Amino acid sequence: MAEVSISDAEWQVMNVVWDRQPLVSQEIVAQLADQSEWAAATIKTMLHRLVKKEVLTFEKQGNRYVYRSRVRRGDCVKQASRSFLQRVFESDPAPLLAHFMKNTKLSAEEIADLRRILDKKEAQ
Amino acid sequence: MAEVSISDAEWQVMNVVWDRQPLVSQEIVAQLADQSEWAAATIKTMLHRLVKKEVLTFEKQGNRYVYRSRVRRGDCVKQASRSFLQRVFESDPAPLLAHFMKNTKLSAEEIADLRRILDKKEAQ
DNA sequence: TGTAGTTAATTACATTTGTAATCGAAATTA
DNA sequence: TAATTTCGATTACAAATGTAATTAACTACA
Repeated sequence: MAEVSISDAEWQVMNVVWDRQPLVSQEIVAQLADQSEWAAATIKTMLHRLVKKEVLTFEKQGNRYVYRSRVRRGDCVKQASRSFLQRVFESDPAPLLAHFMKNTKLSAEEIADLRRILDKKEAQ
Repeated sequence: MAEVSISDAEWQVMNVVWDRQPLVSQEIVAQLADQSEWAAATIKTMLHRLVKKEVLTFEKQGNRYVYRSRVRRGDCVKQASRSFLQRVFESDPAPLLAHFMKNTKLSAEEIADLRRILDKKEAQ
């Protein structure tokens, strides 16, 4: 839980890792190929930095590394969300929620789910 | 609308400006005094950079500057929100909404308002 | 076993960011 | 008018970030 700071570009890498870990770097590179224009070397650098930051670990498997996250996605999401709420919405969650409700597409089921969350929330 | 990039620290300054502009730098410094430990010089630097980025303008008033934003808060909020949604929630808004609903405090009225927004959204 | 390819490690380098200190000009005060 | 205070402008500087290239080590094929 030590305050990790994951940069913008690093988030893209981490999302791939969290989605399908464990992964070797070529797989990570492959996954990112369509989302970005990064050279493989660039992605390697980020993997390195993420290891240094103790966000990732690796195991050697022959001459290649198999990467795994050391921090839970949920924890990082929570931290980034708190910081975003503070920065952009001055810690006031209701306008944030209103903003995203108004400015994004939601399916009928998603809306229903969200309503249920609100119900539950209110019940307390 | 030229893609502005406002850093973390700069957002704190901009929030003060948006909340009460026009303001002279001492007022901005004063407002930030309780929220931060920044030296006045630090805040001046940020004002400078924000002017350079064309996020702020100023008018001379004697030997002091009166600052005003050149970009709408709403536009910046929208941009930052989109980028946050992409980065942390991989562009999937429903989990973002669920996350903030579950992890923040909301008053009964706020919950009611949000429900109304959902109703309206569904109606379309 | 020498050589080519692949992988990770190291080095590079400009830009942005956080965080000021200092300098010079203007204004205020003594 | 001289000294002091107050502003903004300029300069500083390390760390983080984006974006690689280069090198060294290892592996696999010839």
